[in-house]
Amino acid sequence: MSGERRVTLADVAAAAGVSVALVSIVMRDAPGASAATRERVLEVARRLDYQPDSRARLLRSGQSRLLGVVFGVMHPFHDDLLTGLYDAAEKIGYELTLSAVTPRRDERTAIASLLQDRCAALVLLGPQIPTAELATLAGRLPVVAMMRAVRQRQVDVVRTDDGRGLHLAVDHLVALGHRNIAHVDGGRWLSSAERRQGYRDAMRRHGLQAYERVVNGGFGEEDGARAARELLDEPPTAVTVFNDLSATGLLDVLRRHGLSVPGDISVVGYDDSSFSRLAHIDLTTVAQDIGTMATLAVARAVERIDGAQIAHREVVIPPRLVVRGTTVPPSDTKGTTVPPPDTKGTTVPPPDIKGTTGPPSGHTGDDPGRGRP
Amino acid sequence: MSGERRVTLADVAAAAGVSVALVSIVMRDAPGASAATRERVLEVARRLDYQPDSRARLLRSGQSRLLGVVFGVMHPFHDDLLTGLYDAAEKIGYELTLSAVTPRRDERTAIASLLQDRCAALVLLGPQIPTAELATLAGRLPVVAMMRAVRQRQVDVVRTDDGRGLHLAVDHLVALGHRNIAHVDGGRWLSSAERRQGYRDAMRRHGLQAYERVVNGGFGEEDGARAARELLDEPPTAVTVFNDLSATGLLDVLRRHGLSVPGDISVVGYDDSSFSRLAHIDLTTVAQDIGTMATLAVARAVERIDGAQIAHREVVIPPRLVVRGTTVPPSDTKGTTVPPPDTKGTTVPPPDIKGTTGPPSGHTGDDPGRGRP
DNA sequence: CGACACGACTAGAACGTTCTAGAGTCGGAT
DNA sequence: ATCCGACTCTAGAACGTTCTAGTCGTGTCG
Repeated sequence: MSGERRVTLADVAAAAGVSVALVSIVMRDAPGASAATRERVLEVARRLDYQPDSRARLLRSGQSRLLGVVFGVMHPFHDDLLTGLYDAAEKIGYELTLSAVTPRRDERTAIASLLQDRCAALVLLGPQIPTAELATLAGRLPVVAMMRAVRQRQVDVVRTDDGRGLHLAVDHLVALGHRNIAHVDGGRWLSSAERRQGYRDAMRRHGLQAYERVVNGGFGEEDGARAARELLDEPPTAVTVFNDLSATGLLDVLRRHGLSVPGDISVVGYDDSSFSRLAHIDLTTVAQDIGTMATLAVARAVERIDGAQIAHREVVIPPRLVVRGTTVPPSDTKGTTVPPPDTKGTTVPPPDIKGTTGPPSGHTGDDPGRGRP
Repeated sequence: MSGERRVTLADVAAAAGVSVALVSIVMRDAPGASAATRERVLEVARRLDYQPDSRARLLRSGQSRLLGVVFGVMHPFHDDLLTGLYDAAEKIGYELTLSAVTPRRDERTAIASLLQDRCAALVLLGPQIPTAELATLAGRLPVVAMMRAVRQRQVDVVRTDDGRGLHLAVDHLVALGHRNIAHVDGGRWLSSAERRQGYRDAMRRHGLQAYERVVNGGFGEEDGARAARELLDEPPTAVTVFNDLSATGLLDVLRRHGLSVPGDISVVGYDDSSFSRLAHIDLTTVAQDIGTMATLAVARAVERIDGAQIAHREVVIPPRLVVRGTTVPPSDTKGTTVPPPDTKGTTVPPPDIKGTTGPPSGHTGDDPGRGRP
């Protein structure tokens, strides 16, 4: 049935009565063939259903226009990220090869497989491997890490300004009239520290040090549930949570204990996970600008492949707030302050992209003037 | 920095003072080298940090132990499926190349890219392209379609017995004491017809024809919401829904209209989507046996690559019911019938796998667990 | 009329592997 | 002594492409 040998350039050449090289020229759309023969060769190729062999092609031409992408199957928004990466790669004529990290296939394996595919650069989505390993890897080929801050001048980084994300969340709540705002953190998870600090900074900027309250949390739903139980003795009027998953756990416990969300407590999540959009959950949350991140990551990888000398290795993208149904003014001040937007899904557009240049002494300062109307 | 040429077999050979062929032998772990030189070559290779070039390897050796997988970034459980596929492929020494379908990258593109990679077979997750196209594709190389019934003797199919899935759902509800059970269908979505028919059959089997009621639905949350509104005039005591996403929409509308779920209405979804596990949603649902499906798909692809003549092209896997919090006995019969299991996440184990034609190829169904949400 | 440039095409060498066929070497059986 | 088989290793040809360095006409300009 399907046992026939592949049709190659040679077959097409023979059928069209020309040389292999000429067919190659036509297939690549390279200069050096007349319009007439070009047409004829294409016709024959179509008839024989010729399919180029990318492996032979890459083997010969050395430079593979190929980006390796490592993604995790459980990551909240790897879907959208992949979509963006495909878009960006296609736009500049690059291909993508994917390698997944699964519960039983670790990052090292995923990376090794890509290395064997000889891709020109690696894009890692939220890599968990130690910095040192990233560094040696980056010594061999360009490496772009996404959604992870890594203090290592060898690797490029494209990530969200998580500190600022919590500024947005707190600003929003304060604008609604909240003052007693707690934060449920992410435990030892990657960007937990930065988000926690963002919360602290924002609270102080609003002169709300007195209300600062950080509760231990984590990545999962149970972590949020646990944090909620801890908050119940002395509930604040609003909470910012490390991520959406944890936030749903929190939501659930609060409601089961008779507290109304958002009536009694407003909740802000983080990530804009797909489920947070469900009418049933309808969570106000902080979204990462995935499209921009993808575009920048690909651009950066390609620059690096082309041997560009780039000064700033880290690009930090501002997040944006997605206001949904879990945030309203606190009940005791209801009506005395700016009402919440009544259109669901309103987003605060991100300001300009900024890159951190020079010494890796943390990220550039925030511009506190930018609040909500 | 990273501009140095790749280290090849020739480099290793030169450094070790042996021939290229011998190094190849050692790297492939093929017979024909003494233990001493083997050790020495490996040592040198390690020192030079040699990485085999899979492209050259595949180019030469013709048969690529490579399976192409097309998956959609929005599919409810492609994560778990990929996990399973990786497991299964690794177990028999095959590699996987992934190609994603995104909102702006259609299936044809994804498939074309895999064809260029010269994979030995294709595994398509829920393919949407017309049957005819699948057939021509299958003429060129082995094709396994998952989660889609396709009447075409050329392509292999591994899918869930969706009809039976609805039998399970209805049986469960009936066992709880429900009789007035409606179904919200999936509109023109792929397996909608089969699930609808499963519902009908099950109802008749229980002598409940009088209660049969199918409401138009669809794939999305809004579809479920719309269906819920339609049900409100004369609410049944239980509903089976085409999928989980639609079910959440339905849940939401029901509750907003003062109906309690599961108090007033029990709801069963389909897919065991990750969000259905959230405490907040806690949806009773029908789960596909993803681990088994993945294992079987890979096995089938490999058999086909090895040129086996296989009688039955279609393998249909029984689903299992995951009982969670949205199903309890109807309020008027509460206590008069078997109480629901109070342990959450209880699963009804699947019976044996059945093939539609011919004898089933004796297979060990191991369930490699599930990814965490 | 010769030189020269230019366009259309081709031969053959890469690329980094694997595979086939064979060349040494050594010990033991005839 | 000779032959044989087993073992270790090597030379060189594939694989399907791209790329370099041409060749061959043909027209154009001096």
